[in-house]
Amino acid sequence: MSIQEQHVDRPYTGVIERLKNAGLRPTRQRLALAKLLFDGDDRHITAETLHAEVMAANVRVSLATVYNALHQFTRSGLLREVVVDSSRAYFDTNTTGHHHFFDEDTGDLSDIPDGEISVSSLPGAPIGKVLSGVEVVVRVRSQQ
Amino acid sequence: MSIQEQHVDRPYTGVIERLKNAGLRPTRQRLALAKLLFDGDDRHITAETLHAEVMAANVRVSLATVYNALHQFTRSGLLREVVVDSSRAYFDTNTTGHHHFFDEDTGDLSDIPDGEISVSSLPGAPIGKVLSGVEVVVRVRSQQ
DNA sequence: AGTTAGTTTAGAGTTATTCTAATTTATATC
DNA sequence: GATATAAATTAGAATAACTCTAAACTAACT
Ligand SMILES: [Mn+2]
Ligand SMILES: [Mn+2]
Ligand SMILES: [Zn+2]
Ligand SMILES: [Zn+2]
Repeated sequence: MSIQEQHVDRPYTGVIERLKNAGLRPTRQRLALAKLLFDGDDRHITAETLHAEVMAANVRVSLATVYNALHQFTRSGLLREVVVDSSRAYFDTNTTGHHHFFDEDTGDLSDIPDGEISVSSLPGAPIGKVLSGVEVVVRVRSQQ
Repeated sequence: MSIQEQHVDRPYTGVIERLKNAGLRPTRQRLALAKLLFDGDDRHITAETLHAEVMAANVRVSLATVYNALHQFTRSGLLREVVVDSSRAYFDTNTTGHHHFFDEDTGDLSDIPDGEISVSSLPGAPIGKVLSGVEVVVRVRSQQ
């Protein structure tokens, strides 16, 4: 059975397992959200964009639930938050270490291809503190 | 005349010049804010912390004016915005390129000493876009 | 001193997000 | 399969960080 057939026959199995492993009940809402997030290429989303998508897919999910799910998914390591804008939160389905371009005009967040950037000689955390992440954001603007 | 005497005799002269050069009238409010910001070591502030400070210095300045000033100062290159938190804006009096530690527990922002970090092989901006800044944020947490 | 453009401000408005408490649902147990 | 219960969802209110508006004030020029 090919991967495609698997998707057609049991479209939710992968996502159900993923949620159960994270200790989250596979509810109708979480399944729809997880399918949009994890069934395909990695993506960068905000609560509003994900809410719009799930509504467009004809699944009624409240915005509160979208926020709840984003935080739960992040807490269980299925998502990672990327801070690039002081007025809204972005989430990334790629939780491995990588860095970002952020277009300040359009709000587009995109990955910097691996190898095209590297941070060298990381400093140790200040005394009494422990390292929790390193983020490089390359800010760009559309046009000149 | 020593630098200290200059400060005692004409405490605002430096800051007045700075504002005039930026095309901003040296009002009572902007002078008080600029003195707190630029008269001493470089610092990282938010609108709320700066407002609290200026009030503590017994200068009545509205929060709206603090926001206005922060943006005007940023636009004229006296300040730089540092994005580390998706719910509030931080400003830095050090406008030269340098990177930051951000304590996610306390909200403390501090500089990574120059030389302790370096970003190599910067990627070119995607086509149609122009580079506007590179920020490295090393996130830390208090304790374990 | 008079004029005016720039500045400040109170308070209302906005936006992203969180909270609350009532309803609904997934799952374990009978 | 029905029942119990903890977990999840939700509408709507609340919050927090700003931003806007339009009236009052002031710096700076004449
Ligand atoms: Mn994936
Ligand atoms: Mn300084
Ligand atoms: Zn990414
Ligand atoms: Zn700094």
